[in-house]
Amino acid sequence: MTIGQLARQGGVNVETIRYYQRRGLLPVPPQSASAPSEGRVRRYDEAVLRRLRFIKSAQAAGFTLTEIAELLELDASSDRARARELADARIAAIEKTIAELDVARRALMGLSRQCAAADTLHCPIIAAFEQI
Amino acid sequence: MTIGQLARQGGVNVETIRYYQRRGLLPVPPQSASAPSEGRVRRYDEAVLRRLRFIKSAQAAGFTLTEIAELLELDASSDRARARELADARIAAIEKTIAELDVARRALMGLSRQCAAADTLHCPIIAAFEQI
DNA sequence: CTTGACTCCGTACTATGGTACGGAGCCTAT
DNA sequence: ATAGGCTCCGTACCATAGTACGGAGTCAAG
Repeated sequence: MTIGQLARQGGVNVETIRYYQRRGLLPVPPQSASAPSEGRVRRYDEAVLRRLRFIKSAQAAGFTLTEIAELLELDASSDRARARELADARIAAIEKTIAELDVARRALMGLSRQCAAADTLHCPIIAAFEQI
Repeated sequence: MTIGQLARQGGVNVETIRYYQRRGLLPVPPQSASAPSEGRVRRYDEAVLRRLRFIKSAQAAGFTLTEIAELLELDASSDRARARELADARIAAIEKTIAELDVARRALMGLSRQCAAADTLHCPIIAAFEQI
């Protein structure tokens, strides 16, 4: 597939793919193909799409692009210890984030409830976060 | 208290406070005080510290500084509907984020388990995210 | 009354993760 | 064979959230 098709399949911008290529996260396939008619345009296969989707998932998990680059290298290597180290560190970070978000959620729910009550003059927004 | 003391109490950098002042998130108190000896240095009170802590909490809840500026204005006003709107939107976003993080957490736990198993050649990192 | 720490302020720079632009060349359908 | 889209590539620009710097002034303690 072409870069535009890859971008659409992956749900990203063409420019984003180029950016990932510049950062070494995605390969830059050769322009010269076996058939002579496929001259100057780079073609991408399913493996690249999977890689792109992985990047998006890892990003959603909170990894930075720099960390994702390392993960992609590790995927090809056999450094199980390092891979586990990164995974465990991220799991701990995710659990911490979830806990923090849950506290924030509770505060906001209290705020929303206050705002819904017709008898309050206004919502004490700053006060709603006081216990965090 | 001085800006340095405020920064330490709030767990931020002095420069961050100045940045928040430039963005209108924190007040810039007058330099001229009642006593003549307190000439040219700005002094901050507990209310500013609470405001600073609120900013940090709201940030942890995923609000941007622009949204936080609006929240701070709303706190002083009586626009309960708008405040509730912002709170509810953020609650929904937080719940979505938590759900995504939980999926990522599961994927990473699977990866970590694989890496711990002595019988696998290497951890299939990309594959671990395949279902996300 | 000086020394060292702190404050003030403007401006510039940083990192992260992209997005936009523009001229060239290529590709496909009519 | 030509018009319109795409692609290629480098370079520049963007938003967000700060951090750094440097010179001048101020403050408190010895």
